[in-house]
Amino acid sequence: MNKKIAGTSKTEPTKSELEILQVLWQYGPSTVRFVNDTLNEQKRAVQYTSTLKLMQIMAEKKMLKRDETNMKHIYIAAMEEQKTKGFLLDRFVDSIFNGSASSLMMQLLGNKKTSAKELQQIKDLLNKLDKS
Amino acid sequence: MNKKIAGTSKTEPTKSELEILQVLWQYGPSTVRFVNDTLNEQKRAVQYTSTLKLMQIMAEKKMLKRDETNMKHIYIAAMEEQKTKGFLLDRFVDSIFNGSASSLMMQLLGNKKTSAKELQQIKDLLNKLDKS
DNA sequence: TTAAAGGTAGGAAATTTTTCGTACGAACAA
DNA sequence: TTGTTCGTACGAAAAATTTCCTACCTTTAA
Repeated sequence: MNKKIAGTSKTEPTKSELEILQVLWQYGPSTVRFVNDTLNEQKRAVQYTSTLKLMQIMAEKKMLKRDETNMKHIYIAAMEEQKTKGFLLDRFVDSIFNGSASSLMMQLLGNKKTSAKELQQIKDLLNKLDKS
Repeated sequence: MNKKIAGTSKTEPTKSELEILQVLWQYGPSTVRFVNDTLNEQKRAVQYTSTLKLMQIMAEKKMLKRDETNMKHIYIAAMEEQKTKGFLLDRFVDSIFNGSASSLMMQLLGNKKTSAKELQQIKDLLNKLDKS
């Protein structure tokens, strides 16, 4: 299954694909070389041709756009950061927390790794929301 | 990689493994038959032996415990729901939102699928937290 | 006592995802 | 001009995950 039907692609990035998207979202249109270097710095050892191949596949799937006018192709994320993250978050909440955002919050609040500063930011956020 | 070293298992359930864990968390110790039926009702078509096999693998990995005293083996989730969900949430926040819980919140709040009721619950939650 | 139903075990196959070797062309420096 | 470097393309292998076939045992109903 999951053959792509024109315009219906579910755009579910795999773990590795997501890593690449993150780089492109963070730094904007980039060459394979740049993405690969960044991954190796920030994430893990990976061969240039592996990154290249994956990005080619992603371009085929229309997850990335590619500017081929120069020899060094430039890749651009075709999936919007906000929409994609929203989609992933949705699926995450659905599959782990039965669709309940407040359950997620509970978990987040009971989590040591969520710093006091983060919590304050969240409260501020909600307060701002109240006013509007 | 990812050979399990005693006591160091990263306990990263795969997608299918997570589905099974959810059933066991929700309904408690169960037979394969029950888990499989539940998956077929709630999730998707899947063959009995597929579920069986996966649960056997999970038992090997120590994700599940198994009571073999009767012919119908009873499987028990060996991973605590809260801890596991917390771990998964951590990884999710790290990989998608650069570790920022408030970014996640922003996304959540801007999300149509998060109902007003959910938002209210979240606010209540934070208020309660303020008082303590 | 026998056939049917329902259970586990194990291996293999199918799928999906990830990695990388090899070939080959273009650019560039010597 | 020539060789080294840097790029893409392609195919296949490797790894990880998921699915299911087959064998065989136990229980149950007839």
